[in-house]
Amino acid sequence: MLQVSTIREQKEKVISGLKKRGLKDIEVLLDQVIKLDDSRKDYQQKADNLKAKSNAESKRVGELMKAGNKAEADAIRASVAEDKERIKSLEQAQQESEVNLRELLYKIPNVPYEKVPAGKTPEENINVYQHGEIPKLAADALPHWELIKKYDIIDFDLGVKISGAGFPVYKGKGAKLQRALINFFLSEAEKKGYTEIQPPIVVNEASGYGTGQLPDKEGQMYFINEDGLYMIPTAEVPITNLYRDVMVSEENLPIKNAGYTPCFRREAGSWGAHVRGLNRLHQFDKVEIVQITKPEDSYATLEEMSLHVQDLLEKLELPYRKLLLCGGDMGVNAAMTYDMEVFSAAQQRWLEVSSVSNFEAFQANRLKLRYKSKEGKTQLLHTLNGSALALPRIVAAILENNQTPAGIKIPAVLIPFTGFDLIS
RNA sequence: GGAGAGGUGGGUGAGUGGCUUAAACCAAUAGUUUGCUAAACUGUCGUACGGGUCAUUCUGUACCGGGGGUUCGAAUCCCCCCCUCUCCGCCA
Repeated sequence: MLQVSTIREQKEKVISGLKKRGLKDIEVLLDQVIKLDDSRKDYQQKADNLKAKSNAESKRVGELMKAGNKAEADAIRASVAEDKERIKSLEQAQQESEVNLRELLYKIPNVPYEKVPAGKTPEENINVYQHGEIPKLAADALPHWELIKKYDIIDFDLGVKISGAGFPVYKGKGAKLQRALINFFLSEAEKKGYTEIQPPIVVNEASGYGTGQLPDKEGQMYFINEDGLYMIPTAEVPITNLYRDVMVSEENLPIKNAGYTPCFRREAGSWGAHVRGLNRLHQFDKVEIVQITKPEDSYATLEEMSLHVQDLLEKLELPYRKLLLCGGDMGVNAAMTYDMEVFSAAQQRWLEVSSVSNFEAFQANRLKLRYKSKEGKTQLLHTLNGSALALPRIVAAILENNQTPAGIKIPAVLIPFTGFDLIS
């Protein structure tokens, strides 16, 4: 959620930024915000003045009663009672403006950072870096959905039987590979100074609002109606919400957390081409990294986090490219996002395996996540997160790119975690 | 699932109708003292939204889990809801 003060003070910047997302009629929207905020202030001022008056009068009543001057006290009592009605209607009007204002603000996405290119489609993303050679596979190379059957390591049919489509069952070396990847990712994060968090995988409604999944994207989350809980779509939600309504002391910044969780996504309406095998699932595993920084540090941190992800991919010997997303392809909460895509040799496609974003103060504003600077000024912090990494597409790429006649070669860095070097 | 207790500031915790943004203590912070550290002493120390001010500052309102009610006046009385804890039951 943008701050009204930002919209007021940097209106031109907000407009030109939002235009990069391809939004239209932004000026109208922002003017509505300012107008609602104005009327909110106006109602508050009127109500406050009236309240101040009746507070003073109430005090006076107490004094008069003590002095035994009942007649005068009764007269004031009547006048206070009268003001009460007016106060009530002013408060109601104020509240209405506030609700309308909040709803409007929820609809306005974050302002893209100055480096973010304008654009609406993935084609307009900028390829800022590419690493590794694209492997040339034999003519009979198989896509991962064939390989998992060949080696009997992941079973979708069993998943369908016990749960439904998009809930794979990992077996034998397939299961061990999952465990190895999770441990590898966590231990790499630990080396970079991230504190590991193991959060709950269901969250309450307030947490959904805190990170911006609600009120807009409830359809994407599994909801446990009986207890009012949402299954998390990413560890970002519980981990970032640890800091909801928190005043962080400056010496504790930056906060660096990493956490492994399963992630649950309903993916309603998004099934179609390119969703075979592990490409899109309802449940998958991911290690997420989250940082909370001072505003002036957040863009250096974004680079640091994306380099960490690149380092993981390089250690896994996977060819990848790094995209700077254009305004229209970014999530609504983000101010700047890098996507990492791994090349899947058998599918001949780039697969998104990580998304690293700076949300600036957009989430922190909803979370009320702040710190007090040395000068004693209270300020919103910046939040960032990234996948480091999501497993399914990494598994797909490893299986496809590393297939040999003898079997699937496990990247060297993983062998200490898997305990085997070949899936055969 | 049953029974009970309770939700107050960064923390512990006092406060049962006006003198309470709220005692006290701890933490934090600035200073004094001091070979150093520690200790002691003194001061400061909630948030949000407004108003006047270039600004330090001044000032209004709201906030004691949430919502409603009683009252001229509510942390305090009443109603509803939420949450936490303890005991019993069940159970990984």
